[in-house]
Amino acid sequence: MEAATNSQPQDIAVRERLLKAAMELFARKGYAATTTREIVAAAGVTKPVLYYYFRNKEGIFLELMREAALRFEAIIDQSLAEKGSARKRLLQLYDQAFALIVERIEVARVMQSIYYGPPQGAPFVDFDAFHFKFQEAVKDLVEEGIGKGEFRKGKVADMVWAILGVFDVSVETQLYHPEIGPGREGLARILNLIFQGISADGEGNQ
Amino acid sequence: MEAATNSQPQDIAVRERLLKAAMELFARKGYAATTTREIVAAAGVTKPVLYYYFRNKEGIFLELMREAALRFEAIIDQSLAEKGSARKRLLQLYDQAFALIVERIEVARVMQSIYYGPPQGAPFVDFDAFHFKFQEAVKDLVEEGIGKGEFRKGKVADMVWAILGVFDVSVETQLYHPEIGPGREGLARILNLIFQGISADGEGNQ
DNA sequence: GTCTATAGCTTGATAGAC
DNA sequence: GTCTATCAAGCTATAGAC
Repeated sequence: MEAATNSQPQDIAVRERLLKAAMELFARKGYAATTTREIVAAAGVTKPVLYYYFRNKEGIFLELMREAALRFEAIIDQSLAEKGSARKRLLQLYDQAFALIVERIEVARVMQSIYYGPPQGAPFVDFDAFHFKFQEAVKDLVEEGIGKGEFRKGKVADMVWAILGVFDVSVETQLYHPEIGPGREGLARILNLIFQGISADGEGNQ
Repeated sequence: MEAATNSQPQDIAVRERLLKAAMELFARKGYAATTTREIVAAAGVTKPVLYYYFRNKEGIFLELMREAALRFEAIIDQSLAEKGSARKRLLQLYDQAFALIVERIEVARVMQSIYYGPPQGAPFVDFDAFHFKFQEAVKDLVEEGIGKGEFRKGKVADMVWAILGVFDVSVETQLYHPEIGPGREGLARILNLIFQGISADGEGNQ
């Protein structure tokens, strides 16, 4: 790839190469263990280039988080604005959120790593806010489902936990053991299973 | 605490202090970010003392994992050997496993951190083995429940995922937001919810 | 058994030439 | 925009005195 004498495209390519290299390394080794030396080596540039395009190591990290975070929030907002049964909208929310995670699997790994792992000295990103926003969306949909008579009257919080558990286990398995996990179709099946229960008598009595 | 001239108890106390200090620091900052300097400072000794009682930083880490891992395996084995309905045994397995996690919350945080977080250069511990053992135990209990007619005939794997999700979300919330989580009693309620389903018609049809 | 002191290495970041 | 060369700071681990 020979660069033109003074074109922008080459600059953009370098910036993109840095972002991609950083994402792969952060995903595989974590933020703290990834050195700026490794990032520039993987991108095929030298050290000062990184500091030219980004303020520092934190800057390149924050740049990576931004887009994924915005798309995730858009999916939540959309599912709340949607029409249809609560059940259908829950299925759609889960399907689209899961699809985004699969599409951006490396960014998801980095986020999971920071959220559930050690601080790693990474710059603050309010993952709790996304977490709570997602949880609130599920809660709203469950309450609406109860209101419409789709779901039993019961402890809303418990229903929300059960439904969130499905997402958690599906995402974690997708991230760490995709070969054995339920995947996108399985996620829908399992969510339906939460709706219908697994007891033979349909009541779940002791 | 003045030491006797040549007694063993003082040595043991130093060893225990080092283990406790390491556990707290590993839990709060992660393995990689915890320096041997901090460990010895928190234990009130100097650096070479750590290398005297343990081979190195890895040695003190492995010593911490051992006891908790053994107790976790014992709980699984016990629940499989137990008599009673599959439902009752699943509830017991979850209750005891959750109780162990609450009791050893800091060790649990360290394990979660290593398993879901970055490698951190920590010595290898086969967390996948525990994970799979737990999963297999749940699967066995679900299959037995279906055989006994307690549970619907259906996709066993999906039922297992739904049940595992309850544990995942309960443990994660306990670890990171214990104030809002379901806790030990909530875990039992949510598991029962999985058994009975949340649909109003008890069938969960589209 | 426990200390002080330091060797030897890796890190994030930058100065200054081109 | 990109390079070479280098900095100060922080780390694990150990040598050697007591």
